[in-house]
Amino acid sequence: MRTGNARRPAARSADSRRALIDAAVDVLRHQGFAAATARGIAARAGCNQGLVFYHFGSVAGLLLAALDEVSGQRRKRYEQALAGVHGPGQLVELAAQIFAEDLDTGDAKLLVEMIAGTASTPDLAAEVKARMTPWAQFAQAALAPMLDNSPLGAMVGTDEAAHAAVALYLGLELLSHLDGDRASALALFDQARRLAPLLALMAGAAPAAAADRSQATVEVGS
Amino acid sequence: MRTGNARRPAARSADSRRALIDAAVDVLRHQGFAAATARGIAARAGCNQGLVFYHFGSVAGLLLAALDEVSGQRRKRYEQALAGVHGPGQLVELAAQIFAEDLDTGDAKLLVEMIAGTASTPDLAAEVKARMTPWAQFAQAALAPMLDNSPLGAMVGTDEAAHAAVALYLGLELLSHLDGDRASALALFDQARRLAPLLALMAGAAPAAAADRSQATVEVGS
DNA sequence: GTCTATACTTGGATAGAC
DNA sequence: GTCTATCCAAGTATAGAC
Repeated sequence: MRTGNARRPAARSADSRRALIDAAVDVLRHQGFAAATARGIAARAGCNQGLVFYHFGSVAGLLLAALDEVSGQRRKRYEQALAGVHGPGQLVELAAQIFAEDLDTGDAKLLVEMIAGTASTPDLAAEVKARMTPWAQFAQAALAPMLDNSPLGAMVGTDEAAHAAVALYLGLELLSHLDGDRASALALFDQARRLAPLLALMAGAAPAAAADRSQATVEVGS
Repeated sequence: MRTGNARRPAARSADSRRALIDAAVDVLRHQGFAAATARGIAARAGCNQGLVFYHFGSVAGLLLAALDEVSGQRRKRYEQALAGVHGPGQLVELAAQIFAEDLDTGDAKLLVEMIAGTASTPDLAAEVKARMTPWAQFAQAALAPMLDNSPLGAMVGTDEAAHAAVALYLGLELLSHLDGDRASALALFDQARRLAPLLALMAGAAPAAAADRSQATVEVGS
């Protein structure tokens, strides 16, 4: 019935293109790259399989669109959150929160699956690689204030630290999903919380050192 | 020809079971999990596709056999190498060497692909997970001497440090293959080399501290 | 133990009606 | 823009000859 008009613009699937992207995100998160097929995704989107090729040209095209979708959302949120961070303590806090979120949503897993998938679909490699550089830049932006003009920064380069941070993040995601175990990774962030005051010291009397004092439970003496 | 006998035991393919395992290792390393099919692997092994099911029951069974193959080899070599390690400096040196080797052979990539593949083949999850615990134990054994009875160990737990080490290793592998770039990861190990003397200090006058002195280029003063 | 042959399923991709 | 129908390639798995 509705308006009596036979045409139902956006009746069941408002926008099949969007539905396909959402479904692809879902499948990559929960079934992984190897299960991300045109038929499977279309079925989850509630639309026809041919639309994958109409809208995206290929399955790979759809998968990249799905990656863009979640990467864009995340990066925006991350950068906003980073703006309010001062000092290692708050940075660790932010990292722990973000990691827990990504574990729940599976967004980081999607990225891991896409990276792993490039091995079997070489066309994807360049595209996925290009989509990684913003994350490296984000990690650099997050770590640079802690390292610049500090004795710590004299020992570890920002590039290297950022690269390690991204790698650690992906590796933790990989292990957490395999174990079905958030605890191991979260315990690591707890460790980092306890280390943050020490890092703040090594960062050379950072302005926000006082703010971290509430967590300063480190005893150097043994 | 030969002996005149018509039967040629082990004429072309000495042992097809072995050939299949080797081929599976190869495919996982270079084409990834999604491309690891019975037909593809058998073709590379130079034998028939049906033998996959005869010998291993399923593709997953063959893949696990391949994982066992490389994991067993690696763990043996790692443990031998670890026996000769004293102090953080030598440990970093060993880690760098091992990582470079795994990057060349692709053995760590095989592990990453299998972990990522569990998402699309749930049967694999438990099996792959079981095959990860030896690595966590190895990392613990490697790190424990550096942490026990030291101020450093008072701050970071062995379990957490080992978990982080394994995760970092897998993540670096993931990024290195994506970028086709060994340099970023190797630069990280160079950083670790420069930090090793500092860690040796924090580990509380380790016996091998003197051996690390040749690399002690750290300047704490800025 | 190895091969051929085959049954059956699933996946990528396109053509054409609506 | 969406669907049906279809083609063809590739996948798992099994049966049976040798």
